[in-house]
Amino acid sequence: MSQELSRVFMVSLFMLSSRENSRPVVDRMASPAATITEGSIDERAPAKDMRICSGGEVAPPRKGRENEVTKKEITASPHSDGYQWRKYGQKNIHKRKFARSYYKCMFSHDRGCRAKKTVQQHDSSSGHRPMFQITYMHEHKCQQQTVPPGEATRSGHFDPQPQHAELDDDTMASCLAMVIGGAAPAAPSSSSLSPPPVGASPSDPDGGRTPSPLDVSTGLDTGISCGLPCAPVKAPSSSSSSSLLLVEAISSSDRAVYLPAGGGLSPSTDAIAMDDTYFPCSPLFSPVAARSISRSDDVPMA
DNA sequence: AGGATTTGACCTCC
DNA sequence: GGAGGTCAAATCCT
Repeated sequence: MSQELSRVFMVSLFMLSSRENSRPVVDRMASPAATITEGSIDERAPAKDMRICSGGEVAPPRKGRENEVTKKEITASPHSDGYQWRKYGQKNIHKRKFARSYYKCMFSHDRGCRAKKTVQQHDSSSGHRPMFQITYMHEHKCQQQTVPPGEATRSGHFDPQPQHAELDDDTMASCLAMVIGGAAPAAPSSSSLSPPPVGASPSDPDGGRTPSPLDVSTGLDTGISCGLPCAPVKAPSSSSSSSLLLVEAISSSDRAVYLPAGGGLSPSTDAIAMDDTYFPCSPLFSPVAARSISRSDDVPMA
Protein backbone atom coordinates (compact mmCIF):
# COMPACT_ATOMS: atom_id res chain seq x y z
CA MET A 1 0.00 0.00 0.00
CA SER A 2 2.74 2.43 0.93
CA GLN A 3 4.56 1.68 -2.27
CA GLU A 4 1.43 2.30 -4.23
CA LEU A 5 0.75 5.53 -2.45
CA SER A 6 4.31 6.61 -2.94
CA ARG A 7 4.11 5.85 -6.63
CA VAL A 8 0.91 7.77 -7.06
CA PHE A 9 2.31 10.62 -5.07
CA MET A 10 5.33 10.86 -7.29
CA VAL A 11 3.18 10.74 -10.37
CA SER A 12 1.03 13.49 -8.96
CA LEU A 13 4.01 15.65 -8.21
CA PHE A 14 5.30 15.07 -11.68
CA MET A 15 2.00 16.09 -13.17
CA LEU A 16 1.87 19.25 -11.15
CA SER A 17 5.48 20.22 -11.56
CA SER A 18 5.55 19.62 -15.25
CA ARG A 19 2.65 21.96 -15.69
CA GLU A 20 4.11 24.51 -13.33
CA ASN A 21 7.34 24.62 -15.24
CA SER A 22 5.98 24.73 -18.70
CA ARG A 23 3.32 27.35 -18.65
CA PRO A 24 2.77 30.76 -17.16
CA VAL A 25 0.07 30.94 -14.55
CA VAL A 26 -2.36 32.97 -16.59
CA ASP A 27 -1.98 30.70 -19.53
CA ARG A 28 -2.41 27.62 -17.44
CA MET A 29 -5.62 28.92 -16.02
CA ALA A 30 -7.03 30.36 -19.15
CA SER A 31 -6.14 28.25 -22.10
CA PRO A 32 -6.56 24.53 -22.41
CA ALA A 33 -4.31 24.33 -25.37
CA ALA A 34 -0.69 24.85 -25.94
CA THR A 35 -0.20 28.18 -27.55
CA ILE A 36 3.03 29.33 -28.99
CA THR A 37 3.35 33.01 -29.47
CA GLU A 38 6.14 34.31 -31.54
CA GLY A 39 8.89 35.23 -29.20
CA SER A 40 7.79 32.79 -26.55
CA ILE A 41 8.26 29.41 -28.08
CA ASP A 42 6.92 26.57 -26.03
CA GLU A 43 9.81 24.34 -25.16
CA ARG A 44 7.66 21.28 -25.63
CA ALA A 45 6.96 22.12 -29.23
CA PRO A 46 8.58 19.98 -31.85
CA ALA A 47 11.42 21.59 -33.68
CA LYS A 48 9.49 21.50 -36.90
CA ASP A 49 6.83 23.71 -35.43
CA MET A 50 9.38 26.21 -34.25
CA ARG A 51 10.86 26.19 -37.68
CA ILE A 52 7.57 27.31 -39.03
CA CYS A 53 7.35 29.98 -36.41
CA SER A 54 10.81 31.22 -37.11
CA GLY A 55 9.88 31.95 -40.64
CA GLY A 56 11.26 28.95 -42.45
CA GLU A 57 8.01 28.05 -44.07
CA VAL A 58 5.99 31.16 -43.59
CA ALA A 59 6.11 33.51 -46.43
CA PRO A 60 6.49 37.11 -45.35
CA PRO A 61 3.50 39.36 -45.84
CA ARG A 62 3.18 40.54 -49.35
CA LYS A 63 4.77 43.88 -49.88
CA GLY A 64 2.43 46.63 -50.74
CA ARG A 65 -0.52 45.07 -48.98
CA GLU A 66 -2.05 47.19 -46.32
CA ASN A 67 -2.24 44.31 -43.92
CA GLU A 68 -0.38 45.11 -40.76
CA VAL A 69 0.64 41.89 -39.08
CA THR A 70 0.51 42.49 -35.36
CA LYS A 71 1.12 39.01 -34.05
CA LYS A 72 1.71 35.46 -35.12
CA GLU A 73 1.20 32.44 -33.01
CA ILE A 74 0.99 28.71 -33.27
CA THR A 75 -1.70 27.00 -31.32
CA ALA A 76 -3.75 23.87 -31.17
CA SER A 77 -6.84 25.89 -30.40
CA PRO A 78 -6.99 28.63 -32.98
CA HIS A 79 -10.16 30.28 -31.82
CA SER A 80 -9.71 30.53 -28.11
CA ASP A 81 -8.25 33.99 -28.11
CA GLY A 82 -11.05 35.74 -26.34
CA TYR A 83 -12.35 37.69 -29.29
CA GLN A 84 -15.32 37.07 -31.48
CA TRP A 85 -14.58 36.60 -35.15
CA ARG A 86 -16.59 36.22 -38.28
CA LYS A 87 -15.30 34.07 -41.06
CA TYR A 88 -15.42 35.84 -44.36
CA GLY A 89 -13.41 33.62 -46.61
CA GLN A 90 -11.47 30.46 -47.14
CA LYS A 91 -8.92 29.75 -49.76
CA ASN A 92 -6.69 26.96 -50.84
CA ILE A 93 -3.15 28.18 -50.71
CA HIS A 94 -0.55 27.11 -53.21
CA LYS A 95 1.44 24.09 -52.00
CA ARG A 96 -0.52 23.97 -48.79
CA LYS A 97 -2.40 20.89 -47.75
CA PHE A 98 -5.02 22.79 -45.81
CA ALA A 99 -7.07 25.78 -46.77
CA ARG A 100 -6.51 29.09 -45.08
CA SER A 101 -9.44 30.66 -43.32
CA TYR A 102 -9.97 34.38 -43.08
CA TYR A 103 -11.66 36.01 -40.15
CA LYS A 104 -12.50 39.56 -39.29
CA CYS A 105 -13.63 41.04 -36.04
CA MET A 106 -17.31 40.49 -35.34
CA PHE A 107 -17.61 44.22 -34.79
CA SER A 108 -15.77 45.27 -37.90
CA HIS A 109 -18.92 46.82 -39.28
CA ASP A 110 -20.53 48.17 -36.14
CA ARG A 111 -17.45 49.69 -34.60
CA GLY A 112 -15.13 49.96 -37.51
CA CYS A 113 -12.68 47.52 -36.00
CA ARG A 114 -10.15 46.44 -38.58
CA ALA A 115 -8.81 43.46 -36.68
CA LYS A 116 -8.45 40.36 -38.80
CA LYS A 117 -6.81 37.03 -38.53
CA THR A 118 -5.99 34.13 -40.77
CA VAL A 119 -5.86 30.55 -39.60
CA GLN A 120 -3.64 28.13 -41.42
CA GLN A 121 -3.28 24.54 -40.31
CA HIS A 122 0.23 23.22 -40.56
CA ASP A 123 0.80 20.69 -43.25
CA SER A 124 2.75 18.58 -40.80
CA SER A 125 -0.02 18.59 -38.25
CA SER A 126 -2.57 16.44 -39.97
CA GLY A 127 -2.29 13.83 -37.26
CA HIS A 128 -4.17 13.69 -34.03
CA ARG A 129 -2.83 17.02 -32.82
CA PRO A 130 -3.30 19.62 -35.50
CA MET A 131 -1.49 22.85 -35.02
CA PHE A 132 -2.56 26.12 -36.52
CA GLN A 133 -0.66 29.22 -37.36
CA ILE A 134 -2.67 32.32 -36.65
CA THR A 135 -1.72 35.63 -38.11
CA TYR A 136 -3.35 38.65 -36.59
CA MET A 137 -3.64 41.86 -38.54
CA HIS A 138 -4.50 45.21 -37.05
CA GLU A 139 -5.33 45.82 -33.44
CA HIS A 140 -8.81 45.60 -32.05
CA LYS A 141 -10.39 49.00 -31.73
CA CYS A 142 -13.82 47.78 -30.89
CA GLN A 143 -13.36 47.67 -27.11
CA GLN A 144 -14.75 44.21 -27.41
CA GLN A 145 -15.26 42.57 -24.11
CA THR A 146 -13.01 39.60 -24.31
CA VAL A 147 -14.59 36.24 -23.97
CA PRO A 148 -12.68 33.88 -21.73
CA PRO A 149 -10.65 31.61 -23.94
CA GLY A 150 -12.57 28.56 -24.83
CA GLU A 151 -15.96 30.13 -24.49
CA ALA A 152 -16.23 31.12 -28.08
CA THR A 153 -18.87 28.97 -29.60
CA ARG A 154 -20.76 29.11 -32.79
CA SER A 155 -22.19 32.45 -31.80
CA GLY A 156 -18.67 33.71 -31.83
CA HIS A 157 -17.61 31.03 -34.05
CA PHE A 158 -17.00 27.37 -34.02
CA ASP A 159 -13.71 25.92 -33.07
CA PRO A 160 -12.90 23.31 -35.68
CA GLN A 161 -10.25 21.70 -33.61
CA PRO A 162 -10.69 17.99 -33.39
CA GLN A 163 -12.33 17.07 -30.17
CA HIS A 164 -9.53 14.97 -28.84
CA ALA A 165 -6.68 17.05 -30.03
CA GLU A 166 -5.82 17.92 -26.47
CA LEU A 167 -5.63 14.38 -25.31
CA ASP A 168 -2.33 13.40 -26.70
CA ASP A 169 -0.10 14.73 -24.07
CA ASP A 170 1.08 11.22 -23.65
CA THR A 171 2.89 11.67 -20.45
CA MET A 172 0.11 13.49 -18.76
CA ALA A 173 -2.54 11.19 -20.06
CA SER A 174 -0.73 8.09 -18.99
CA CYS A 175 -0.02 9.53 -15.59
CA LEU A 176 -3.62 10.51 -15.25
CA ALA A 177 -4.84 7.14 -16.35
CA MET A 178 -2.49 5.49 -13.92
CA VAL A 179 -3.66 7.59 -11.04
CA ILE A 180 -7.28 7.13 -11.87
CA GLY A 181 -6.90 3.50 -12.57
CA GLY A 182 -5.40 2.96 -9.19
CA ALA A 183 -8.00 5.04 -7.48
CA ALA A 184 -11.07 3.65 -9.07
CA PRO A 185 -13.44 2.44 -6.43
CA ALA A 186 -15.49 -0.64 -6.85
CA ALA A 187 -16.84 -0.11 -10.29
CA PRO A 188 -19.25 -2.47 -11.97
CA SER A 189 -16.28 -4.29 -13.42
CA SER A 190 -14.13 -3.62 -10.45
CA SER A 191 -11.84 -6.56 -10.86
CA SER A 192 -9.91 -4.78 -13.54
CA LEU A 193 -7.63 -1.88 -12.93
CA SER A 194 -8.10 -0.69 -16.45
CA PRO A 195 -10.84 1.78 -17.04
CA PRO A 196 -13.71 0.62 -19.15
CA PRO A 197 -13.72 1.43 -22.81
CA VAL A 198 -14.85 4.81 -23.88
CA GLY A 199 -18.56 4.98 -24.04
CA ALA A 200 -18.99 2.07 -21.70
CA SER A 201 -20.34 4.15 -18.89
CA PRO A 202 -23.09 2.36 -17.04
CA SER A 203 -26.50 3.82 -17.14
CA ASP A 204 -27.39 6.36 -14.59
CA PRO A 205 -29.80 4.94 -12.05
CA ASP A 206 -30.86 8.41 -11.02
CA GLY A 207 -32.02 9.20 -14.48
CA GLY A 208 -29.48 11.96 -14.53
CA ARG A 209 -27.21 12.55 -17.39
CA THR A 210 -23.97 10.72 -17.29
CA PRO A 211 -21.67 12.85 -19.33
CA SER A 212 -19.94 11.11 -22.11
CA PRO A 213 -16.25 11.48 -22.78
CA LEU A 214 -17.20 13.37 -25.87
CA ASP A 215 -19.13 15.86 -23.82
CA VAL A 216 -16.23 16.44 -21.56
CA SER A 217 -13.64 16.86 -24.23
CA THR A 218 -15.89 19.11 -26.16
CA GLY A 219 -16.51 21.10 -23.06
CA LEU A 220 -12.85 21.81 -22.74
CA ASP A 221 -12.94 23.61 -25.99
CA THR A 222 -16.21 25.33 -25.63
CA GLY A 223 -15.71 26.59 -22.16
CA ILE A 224 -18.02 24.21 -20.42
CA SER A 225 -16.08 23.73 -17.29
CA CYS A 226 -18.03 20.88 -15.90
CA GLY A 227 -20.73 18.57 -16.96
CA LEU A 228 -24.26 18.54 -15.73
CA PRO A 229 -25.31 18.51 -13.10
CA CYS A 230 -22.42 20.16 -11.39
CA ALA A 231 -23.46 20.48 -7.81
CA PRO A 232 -21.38 22.60 -5.50
CA VAL A 233 -18.83 20.56 -3.71
CA LYS A 234 -18.83 20.76 0.00
CA ALA A 235 -15.54 20.96 1.73
CA PRO A 236 -14.80 18.01 3.93
CA SER A 237 -14.35 18.87 7.52
CA SER A 238 -11.26 16.84 7.99
CA SER A 239 -7.96 18.00 6.64
CA SER A 240 -7.27 15.25 4.24
CA SER A 241 -3.95 14.94 2.57
CA SER A 242 -3.80 17.56 -0.09
CA SER A 243 -1.04 15.84 -1.92
CA LEU A 244 -3.01 12.79 -2.85
CA LEU A 245 -4.69 12.97 -6.15
CA LEU A 246 -6.60 9.81 -5.59
CA VAL A 247 -10.16 10.90 -5.70
CA GLU A 248 -13.56 9.46 -5.87
CA ALA A 249 -17.03 10.83 -5.99
CA ILE A 250 -18.02 12.10 -2.61
CA SER A 251 -21.14 10.07 -2.76
CA SER A 252 -22.74 7.77 -5.21
CA SER A 253 -25.32 10.40 -5.95
CA ASP A 254 -22.67 12.93 -6.81
CA ARG A 255 -22.86 12.68 -10.53
CA ALA A 256 -20.91 15.79 -11.26
CA VAL A 257 -18.14 15.57 -13.71
CA TYR A 258 -15.00 17.12 -12.42
CA LEU A 259 -12.43 18.23 -14.84
CA PRO A 260 -8.80 18.15 -14.06
CA ALA A 261 -7.29 21.46 -13.31
CA GLY A 262 -3.78 22.63 -13.53
CA GLY A 263 -3.90 24.49 -16.74
CA GLY A 264 -5.70 22.53 -19.27
CA LEU A 265 -4.61 19.13 -18.34
CA SER A 266 -6.99 17.15 -20.39
CA PRO A 267 -8.49 14.12 -18.85
CA SER A 268 -8.05 10.78 -20.38
CA THR A 269 -11.24 9.81 -22.07
CA ASP A 270 -10.94 6.46 -20.50
CA ALA A 271 -10.68 8.04 -17.14
CA ILE A 272 -13.74 10.13 -17.67
CA ALA A 273 -15.63 7.11 -18.79
CA MET A 274 -15.24 5.57 -15.41
CA ASP A 275 -18.42 5.91 -13.53
CA ASP A 276 -17.34 7.10 -10.15
CA THR A 277 -14.04 8.79 -10.62
CA TYR A 278 -14.18 12.48 -11.20
CA PHE A 279 -12.01 15.50 -10.88
CA PRO A 280 -12.70 18.76 -9.17
CA CYS A 281 -14.51 21.49 -11.02
CA SER A 282 -12.31 24.21 -9.66
CA PRO A 283 -9.89 25.98 -11.98
CA LEU A 284 -7.09 24.70 -9.92
CA PHE A 285 -7.11 21.22 -8.64
CA SER A 286 -8.67 21.60 -5.30
CA PRO A 287 -8.27 18.91 -2.71
CA VAL A 288 -11.35 20.35 -1.09
CA ALA A 289 -13.46 18.77 -3.74
CA ALA A 290 -11.71 15.49 -3.60
CA ARG A 291 -11.64 12.87 -0.98
CA SER A 292 -8.49 10.94 -0.57
CA ILE A 293 -8.85 7.23 -0.31
CA SER A 294 -7.74 5.96 2.99
CA ARG A 295 -9.23 2.51 3.25
CA SER A 296 -7.04 -0.19 1.92
CA ASP A 297 -9.90 -1.93 0.16
CA ASP A 298 -10.58 1.19 -1.85
CA VAL A 299 -7.30 1.07 -3.64
CA PRO A 300 -6.70 -2.03 -5.65
CA MET A 301 -3.13 -3.04 -5.59
CA ALA A 302 -1.33 -3.11 -8.86
C1' DA B 1 -36.49 34.43 -40.30
C1' DG B 2 -32.18 36.05 -39.27
C1' DG B 3 -27.50 35.41 -38.73
C1' DA B 4 -23.28 32.73 -39.77
C1' DT B 5 -20.71 30.07 -43.00
C1' DT B 6 -19.46 28.45 -47.54
C1' DT B 7 -17.63 29.04 -51.94
C1' DG B 8 -16.94 30.75 -56.55
C1' DA B 9 -15.80 35.04 -58.64
C1' DC B 10 -13.40 39.10 -58.64
C1' DC B 11 -9.63 42.25 -57.27
C1' DT B 12 -4.87 43.47 -56.17
C1' DC B 13 -0.16 42.73 -56.09
C1' DC B 14 4.11 40.93 -57.80
C1' DG C 1 -0.42 35.16 -65.32
C1' DG C 2 -0.29 33.29 -60.81
C1' DA C 3 -1.15 33.63 -55.98
C1' DG C 4 -3.26 35.64 -52.06
C1' DG C 5 -7.08 38.48 -50.19
C1' DT C 6 -11.91 39.95 -50.29
C1' DC C 7 -16.70 40.13 -51.75
C1' DA C 8 -21.24 38.57 -51.92
C1' DA C 9 -24.83 35.30 -53.30
C1' DA C 10 -26.07 30.82 -51.93
C1' DT C 11 -26.48 27.75 -48.38
C1' DC C 12 -26.69 26.17 -43.74
C1' DC C 13 -27.96 26.41 -38.99
C1' DT C 14 -30.57 27.66 -34.97
